[in-house]
Amino acid sequence: MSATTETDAYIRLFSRYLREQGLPVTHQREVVADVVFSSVEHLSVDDIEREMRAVGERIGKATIYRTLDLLVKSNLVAENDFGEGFKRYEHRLSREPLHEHLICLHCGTVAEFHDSAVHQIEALVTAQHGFRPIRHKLEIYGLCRECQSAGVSLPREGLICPIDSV
Amino acid sequence: MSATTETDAYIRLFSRYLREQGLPVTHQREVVADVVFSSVEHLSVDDIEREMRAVGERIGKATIYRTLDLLVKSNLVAENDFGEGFKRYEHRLSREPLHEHLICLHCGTVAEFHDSAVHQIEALVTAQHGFRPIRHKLEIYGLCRECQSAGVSLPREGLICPIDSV
DNA sequence: GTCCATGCAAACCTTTTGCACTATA
DNA sequence: TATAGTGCAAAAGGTTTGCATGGAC
Repeated sequence: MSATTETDAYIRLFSRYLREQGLPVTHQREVVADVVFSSVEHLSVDDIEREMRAVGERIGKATIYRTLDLLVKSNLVAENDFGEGFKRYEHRLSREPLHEHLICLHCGTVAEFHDSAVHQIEALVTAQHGFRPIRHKLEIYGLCRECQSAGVSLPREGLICPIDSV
Repeated sequence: MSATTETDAYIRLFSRYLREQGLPVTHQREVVADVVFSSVEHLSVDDIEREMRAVGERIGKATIYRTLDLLVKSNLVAENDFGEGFKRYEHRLSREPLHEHLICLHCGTVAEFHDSAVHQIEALVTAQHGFRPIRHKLEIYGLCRECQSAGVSLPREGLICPIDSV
């Protein structure tokens, strides 16, 4: 952790945010921020805890959750829910600020992409509905290249086209 | 409930699915299906339970969950997670089979839309990544027309553009 | 010295599961 | 009658909270 000057700059940004809010900059908060800013993955709380222990830090889960709340509020970190039953966190620095996700249903790998057409759709649709957009989320679930090569296939179940067979 | 012949047809479709799977068609399953197929809303389990009690049916939560699993497996019902901490269910009959959601962050109202450009994006992006798409989800969060008229505004917090201020 | 954060454990909330009993086919 | 479903309550799993202690400023 904290290998790069980049990561250090991000941690300083978080510290600045905390001071602006009149909140103490604690060791625990710096450690959580360090782990999150040092990774390009979409980390679960367990991932974060594991990484901390690997570097000899032992911080309570409650503190991790509370710090993640602050990181999300600061806009430095984004919270994701890929339907796994828990949340994942990714920092928003040094990556496309607005991006969408490709999620492999077999191995769980998450890839990112950006397509400006998404914003065009958002602008068009929300204008039609008189809706004021704040954020959006486009997730494509399927099989990544590697899982396809490995011969993985997901079973199909249920009625194929129910609406046609009434 | 069960007011329309349409709803009855949907329930029959579910019964057919159950028989095909060699599963019993029970009263409880018919009641849950009736509630879900009779509504155009995105129902939570609590919504479903409340609706049942309103018509004098008292069915255990476990049975509701188990029946919803079957409805989802049959492809007759879709499961949604709008980040509220619980799931919502919508039937897929007599509505656009593939649609996206507009979710109001203030009142929770969910509207639907369809835009074929989403599929074009999906096709393009997945081809680029060698990814085999199975399903996708596009959700736009913001303020609906009514909440805007009512003067609702959501506070902005955090750093505005962190990446520029390192 | 004043606040606020931390850590632990308990609480929370939705969803799942085990088990004795009941209903479907 | 065999097999599977139901209901209840307990368990599970991620996340939040209360409270006594400790640390930041």
